[in-house]
Amino acid sequence: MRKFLPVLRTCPLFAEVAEDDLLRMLQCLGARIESFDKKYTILAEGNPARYIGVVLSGSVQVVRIDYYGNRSILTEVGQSDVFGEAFACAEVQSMPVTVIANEPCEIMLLECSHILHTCQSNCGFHQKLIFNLMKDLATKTLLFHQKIEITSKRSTREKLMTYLMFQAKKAGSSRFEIPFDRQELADYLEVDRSGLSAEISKLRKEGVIESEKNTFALL
Amino acid sequence: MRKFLPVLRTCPLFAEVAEDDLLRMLQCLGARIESFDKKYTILAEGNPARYIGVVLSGSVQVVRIDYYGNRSILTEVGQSDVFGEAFACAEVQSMPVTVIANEPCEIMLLECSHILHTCQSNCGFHQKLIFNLMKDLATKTLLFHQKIEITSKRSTREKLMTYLMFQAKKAGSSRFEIPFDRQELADYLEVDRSGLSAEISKLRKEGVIESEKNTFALL
DNA sequence: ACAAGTATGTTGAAATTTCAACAGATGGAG
DNA sequence: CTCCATCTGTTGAAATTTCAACATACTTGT
Repeated sequence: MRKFLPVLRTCPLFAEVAEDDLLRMLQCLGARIESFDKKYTILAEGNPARYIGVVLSGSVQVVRIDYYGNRSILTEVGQSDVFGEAFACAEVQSMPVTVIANEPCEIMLLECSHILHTCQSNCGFHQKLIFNLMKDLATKTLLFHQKIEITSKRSTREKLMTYLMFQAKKAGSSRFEIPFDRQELADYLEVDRSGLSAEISKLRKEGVIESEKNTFALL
Repeated sequence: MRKFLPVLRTCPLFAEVAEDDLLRMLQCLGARIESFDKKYTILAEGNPARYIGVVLSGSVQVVRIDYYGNRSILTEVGQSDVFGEAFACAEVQSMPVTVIANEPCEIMLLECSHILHTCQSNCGFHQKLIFNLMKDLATKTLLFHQKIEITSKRSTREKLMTYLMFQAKKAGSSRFEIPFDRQELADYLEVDRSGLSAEISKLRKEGVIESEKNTFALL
């Protein structure tokens, strides 16, 4: 656990928690750390939503797969970020999504009930954690607004361009990398992969963007 | 203010706040109540995100209008529910959406900074409000997941059916009313209105649904 | 270096959506 | 009751997306 302190201190969930308190707190929260190989399912749709996951290393994807096997990618969650918190905090009976390791990763799982319901020893950190959770959920809501703004566009081209503009803004540069391969990008934008590839080629020919693999540039 | 106590007590934001404390608390939060006519803009895109709105009567819509004038409806917010909280809590500089009165309504506006940052008098209710906000944001996140599940479907028919199934589940009955007219439903599902009308007709002819105005039934 | 598996780009056909235009239905105001 | 504005449903044409199939490029493990 101790070796992850540098990551944990950058985790917004633990913002303003004194380092001394952190380890004790995690103990109290029933924290446990697990490693997952790429593509491994960390939290499965349908299971009870008890855990908040903290990405210590690597990254995970929150996805939903429908009857027909179509995958929809909701978010990509990277190091020191958190997943599953909305379902655990809302205390839903079953997870509506699946969380999958996007690469080999180390994950810390917290029992959310231990955060929500003050323990007997009445640890002082609950209030701070709840505040941090609130902040985190507000931020996540913004990300969903973003995703909806992107996918509400009616054409593949507009979805792609809107996505790329958000990424450029986030990177603070007109040249940037995206965290998705083509199929994943299609599953995030909710469009057909081959159509997406065609659109990227077209935009490139028109001189609107440059791209090579996962690196894009807006011109 | 006092006349709204019955509504305020059912508002999840004030759950477990003693009625005696409520009025004092609202005072401390700089609460003010305003009335709006139908279609009036309550919070405008681009403005600073300082306020949490509480719907005391009537209902409002959270919408985004893009360059081309295409409207996208994000959510409909009814009595005793809250809006704007995600932006205010995340302390974004400017609102990414617009909130519009869906019908004549009475709205209570709270200064979010007064909730987030404990006041000098160190009122005891901050912790409770923050907990309630956290719960609310978690629930709102679920609603966004739902909206994304709906709009991620590739055809108008599937979007509509997925939406109707959620509504049926919510109503606890296969017959239910929806809060949208045709154009609004199209703007929520992110599809073309005329195509939506055509699809509804088709589903009716096929005997999959019954519908008249805003009342639908799944068969 | 090779083979096998995966990812990407390309294409054309089929299905679907969007768009524009209009007609009938509905609802309010006077 | 009538008029006017709005809403809803219908249609056909144009644009777009999806789908399936395939060729090429890239990766990975051996």
